[in-house]
Amino acid sequence: MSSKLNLTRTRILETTWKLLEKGGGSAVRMSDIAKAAKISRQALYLHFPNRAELLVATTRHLDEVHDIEGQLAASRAAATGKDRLSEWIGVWGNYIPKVYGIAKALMAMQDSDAEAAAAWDGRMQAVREGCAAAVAALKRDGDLTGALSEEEAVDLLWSFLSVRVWEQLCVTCGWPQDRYIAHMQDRLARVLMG
Amino acid sequence: MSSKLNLTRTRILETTWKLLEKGGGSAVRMSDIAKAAKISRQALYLHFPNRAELLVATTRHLDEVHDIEGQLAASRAAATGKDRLSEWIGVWGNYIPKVYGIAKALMAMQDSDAEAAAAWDGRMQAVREGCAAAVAALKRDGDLTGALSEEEAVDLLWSFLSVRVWEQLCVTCGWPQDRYIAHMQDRLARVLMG
DNA sequence: CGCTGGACTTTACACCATGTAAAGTTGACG
DNA sequence: CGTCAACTTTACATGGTGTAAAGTCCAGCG
Repeated sequence: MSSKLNLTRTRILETTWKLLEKGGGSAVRMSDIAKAAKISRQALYLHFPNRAELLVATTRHLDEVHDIEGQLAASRAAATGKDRLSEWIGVWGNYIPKVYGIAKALMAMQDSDAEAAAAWDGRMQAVREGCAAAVAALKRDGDLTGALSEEEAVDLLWSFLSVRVWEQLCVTCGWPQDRYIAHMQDRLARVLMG
Repeated sequence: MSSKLNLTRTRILETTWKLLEKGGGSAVRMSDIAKAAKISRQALYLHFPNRAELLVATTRHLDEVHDIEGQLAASRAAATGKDRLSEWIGVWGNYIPKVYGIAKALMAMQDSDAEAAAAWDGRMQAVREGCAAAVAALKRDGDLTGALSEEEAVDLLWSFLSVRVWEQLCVTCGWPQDRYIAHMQDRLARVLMG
């Protein structure tokens, strides 16, 4: 039936991902993707109505491939709030480099394309929920600092764990990934506790 | 002589600033600026070779208007390293909302325009130097945490004080400016000390 | 065998913002 | 009166996105 269709579709998604991963981000055009996927540029529009939806579909495809849900479930099993925070930083922090290419392209479209903005916003809300869960666990243990309300703590954690901060530390400053994770786990605990 | 020329030039710069401040950022086109400045679109190109240079010139104009150098000099007078960090966060943190419009437009061009990227990078290096000075003062007092090298501390402070983090907290999360400053002063001290 | 429908190609074009080019207008100043 | 600078007007090239439509190729089916 549509097996051939789905084959082409997944080939497009994989190609888009690979291209965005090395290609930097917004420099990747529809024609580049088409060429790399070995179809005509117009055929792309048979599968995806526009660039924004192609990028969004690629992120969803990545989520499936990396089983992000499963990893999140594991982090929820941590005993203490502090452990849970650490686990969460590990899971999300290590996922960032994998989505960075698409994230960059999607973020670059945010000002011009409302649809792309909404899509990226939705994904970031999911990350925020992860932050909220970690903060709630900290609070339950009585470990949340008195200097911040629970919501402020979530805002702060969410902002410090953003793709942009990762980008600045790991791309601009050249930090290796494991240093990023280790320092974030260590320093963000200090931001939220005591 | 060129007084009329400079009059038009500053009118363009002021207009660009105002437009970017309310207009969000990259949605502001050359024709919008021309119309608001009451000259033809082509006349813009008589004063600035391209969009990137117009934006960069606008940031420089803002620096002059706000006497950023003078404010920085004041922050250097702080006695302790901790005070200096606090002053620095105050000066830069309160400057961010004023440059946010231009910053956003300039950051949006980073992927496509190498010149814009270099210009923005240069300005961010200046901010980094402010961070480095604060960290050095902390270290001199023996207050810098042992968990971070001096360079890592600068990287971290610089990243956490980035425009993007401000944007997420004050625009996306809706924090008032004074809350941003207060929490940053308080929490970043904890990140870098002890 | 011939028809139909789906996947894809090819060609062509509208749109939109940036930037280039060049001829024409206006006003001040010597 | 002439000329120079600032500015306008008109026109056009470029590059990427997205639309439109005609044509090719092939599998499955009556």
